[in-house]
Amino acid sequence: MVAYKKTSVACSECQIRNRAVCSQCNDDELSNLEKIKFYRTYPAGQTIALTGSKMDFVASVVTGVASLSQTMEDGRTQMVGLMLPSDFLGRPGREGVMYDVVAITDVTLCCFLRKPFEELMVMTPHLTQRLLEITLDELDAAREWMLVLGRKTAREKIASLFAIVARRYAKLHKTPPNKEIDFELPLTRDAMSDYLGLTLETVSRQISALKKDGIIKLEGKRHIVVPDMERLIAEAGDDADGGFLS
Amino acid sequence: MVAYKKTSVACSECQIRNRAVCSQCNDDELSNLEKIKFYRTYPAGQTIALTGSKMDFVASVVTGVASLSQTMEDGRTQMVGLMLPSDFLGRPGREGVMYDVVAITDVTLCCFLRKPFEELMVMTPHLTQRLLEITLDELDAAREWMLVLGRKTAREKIASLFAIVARRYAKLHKTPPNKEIDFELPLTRDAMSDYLGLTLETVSRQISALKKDGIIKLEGKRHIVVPDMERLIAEAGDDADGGFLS
DNA sequence: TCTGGTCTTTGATTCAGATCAAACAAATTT
DNA sequence: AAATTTGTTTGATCTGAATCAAAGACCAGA
Repeated sequence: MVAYKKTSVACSECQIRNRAVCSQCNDDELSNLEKIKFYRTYPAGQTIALTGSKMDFVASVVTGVASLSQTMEDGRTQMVGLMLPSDFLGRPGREGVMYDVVAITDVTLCCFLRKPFEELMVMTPHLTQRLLEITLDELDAAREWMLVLGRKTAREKIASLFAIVARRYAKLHKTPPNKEIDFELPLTRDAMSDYLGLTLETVSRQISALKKDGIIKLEGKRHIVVPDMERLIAEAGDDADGGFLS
Repeated sequence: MVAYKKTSVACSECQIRNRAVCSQCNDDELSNLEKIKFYRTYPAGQTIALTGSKMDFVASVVTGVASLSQTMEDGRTQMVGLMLPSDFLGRPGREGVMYDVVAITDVTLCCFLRKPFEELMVMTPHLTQRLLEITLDELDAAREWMLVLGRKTAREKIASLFAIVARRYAKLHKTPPNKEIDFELPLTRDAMSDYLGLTLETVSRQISALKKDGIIKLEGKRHIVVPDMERLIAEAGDDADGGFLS
């Protein structure tokens, strides 16, 4: 597997310092983590790990976007997680990988060998506590997505995806509410169809339809402008603000 | 809300002692938990908590089946979790309920007031560690279900549901592999449709079809016999044993 | 500037599952 | 025992998204 090592950034200067698995650690705990951490980068499109293989490390996403997906024998695939900066990859206490992990964009990971990390977890409740919070958040996100996959129409699915990405961008850039929001889609039409449980043709058609109806504007293929977030959220079938302001 | 208190069973005799959130606790830790626990029972059909309300306790399911579900404004609903004995309800650190929690069958919960439980968690790493494991397992289950909802056909969805329930029964009763497996479905056709993202008519039709094809036999409406588990799993579109033996 | 590759859009047709509608079965109430 | 309620099955029809098919758009490299 091709992966590049990269000199690590000091934890104290890390972009994801206050959101990642290490965010509740004090200086002592952090320096223990720092001893065992190492960076790896993967180019867009690169496979990070395959279902059934063993992964000898766990990691935080520092930059970029990775996907978790499941594949059936006949090739049908479903993306089950979109991993963004500060999200945690891998499961302490299990070496077998359950999903295909793929770099969607160029990705930088802050990695820890699994064994030393597990030992550190036992001694460091702050780590376990934070990982529990992160996992509970991911579970909520997975369940929210079950509603999307199980009950929403194609148009609502697309609107839901855009709403989620827009929400994350707004949080990152601290955009004031009620203002026009714009963002760069990190996914191809094909990756979106994988995420949404649709075909890429349907994705393309529904995006065109949302554009025609003025819910979104397109600048190029990937840059989305949302003039009115409320309307987008209404199209997604979510109530009022769907946690948008939270 | 109608709920009945019930005298608690001693932890040492509890059926879910070695699977629930308390399973890694030693005797001292257990006696601290025992001080703050209380039982509640809910009759089948009873709502345990509604989305947006506050729940002042967290709990382990001791007996029975409960569901977590999300509802859209127009009434479409999707079940996002089936809570079976030893599963954990509620989220430490958050009082607002995110899903409707409903007793599918009669349910007995082992409850802990949230505040005291959270304080105990800080002092008891075993509790946090076990809760992390439980949550990671639930996340895996949720992601597996995303594949079902997003990519499987109606027939495969039904077969997947039966395979999961059969697997749990087999684990509980320690049925030898390769033997005929039979179990009682805890769900109505309507609840199944909620879980599978289908209509109840489609559920009924696909069950009839599986019966006609000899994949399952029906004894009454709810009792399912699976003559050949391998075939059922193949119908579910899962590979080989899909974790059945794990 | 052409050329091959990747990604995207659009059109025509098909089909799985939803919807609409009715009847049936079993359990509970009167 | 009749009536009501709750859950289930089956049939006829409709429709949203999949599938099949082709053509644009946008590149990076020769």
